[in-house]
Amino acid sequence: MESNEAGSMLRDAGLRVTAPRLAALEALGDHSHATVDEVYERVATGLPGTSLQAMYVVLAALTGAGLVRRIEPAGSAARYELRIGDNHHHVVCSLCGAVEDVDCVVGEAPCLMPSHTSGYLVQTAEVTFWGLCPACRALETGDDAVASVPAAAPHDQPVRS
Amino acid sequence: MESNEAGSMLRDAGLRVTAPRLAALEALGDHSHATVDEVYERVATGLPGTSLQAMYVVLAALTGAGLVRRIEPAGSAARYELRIGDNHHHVVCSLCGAVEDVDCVVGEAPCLMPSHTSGYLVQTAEVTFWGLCPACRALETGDDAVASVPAAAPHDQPVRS
DNA sequence: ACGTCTTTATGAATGATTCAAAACAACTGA
DNA sequence: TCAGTTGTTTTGAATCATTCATAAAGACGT
Repeated sequence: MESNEAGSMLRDAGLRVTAPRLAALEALGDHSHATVDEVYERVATGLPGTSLQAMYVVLAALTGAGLVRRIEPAGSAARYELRIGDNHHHVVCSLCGAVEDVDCVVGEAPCLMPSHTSGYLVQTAEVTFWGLCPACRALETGDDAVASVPAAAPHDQPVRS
Repeated sequence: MESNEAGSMLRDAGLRVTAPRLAALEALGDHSHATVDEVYERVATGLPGTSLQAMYVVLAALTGAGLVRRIEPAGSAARYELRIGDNHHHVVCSLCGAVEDVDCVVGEAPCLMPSHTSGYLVQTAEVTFWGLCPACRALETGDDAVASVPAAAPHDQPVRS
């Protein structure tokens, strides 16, 4: 028996092993940070008869079971990824919306302990970096037209807070 | 002439001074982290005939001009705040969605310089802390029922990355 | 193989946000 | 002060991502 990893991942998480779920996991393995729609399209090629709504349900189940992480960058649809439990953050391009992993962070990361939390019991921290992806950078410098920012999400917070 | 601060803020930003804009700024001054809908309701009381869509336009203009910051916590509608340019982050309650400011961060914040950025030109960093607000904390401990989490957004990233 | 309970398929509904065109009002110069 | 120009708001409808409801299908334990 080969490539049964995904199957046991599901079983271990208390979920039944179904074709749509296996396909979704595989799709995310190939193409991380995919939107529901992207996962659906990939799954649908090898598994006709699948519906977009099914993918919503599947991904919600996988997320709930902790097999998949859901990120939701401002101004874009939700995206899913397989890498979980390894403390990484994201860079997203403010022009095209591309997302990459960032293997954060140096040492103890004192700045991720907020100074005072207004009585909140802080459980998790989420860091998103915004900037220009290599492709969009090239465009900006190539045609040095002042490239009006095509609206992704407003950011006014300088790096290194 | 008094209380013309907002007026000159607008003018200085190259925007015309209009009643809806002044009202929106005032509403945000009273109640930060408000959704478009909340701003609209507050504005509508003193300025009947205002429409929700107008608030969308107004807030977009203010955001574009840098007078207002838009935040978009996963799982909730966009929220707006007046505090800008002062490098602060947010704690949001994963149960009720309440948002508070966090006057981050200690010193140089080395962790907000990602180790390698895959060629991205990083411009801004955004930090969101997730946890339980005082009220929801009380509920959790009060009735020690295992309080099923009412779904706000999935988080699996431990604090101090 | 059987029955039960989870999961998927299908279709419709909701909520937040945006678009388009026409009415309106703020600033400019006369 | 007045009219023109142009930026804003109004109104109504459309779009997108996501969720809900019901019934059919499938996975797993016996």
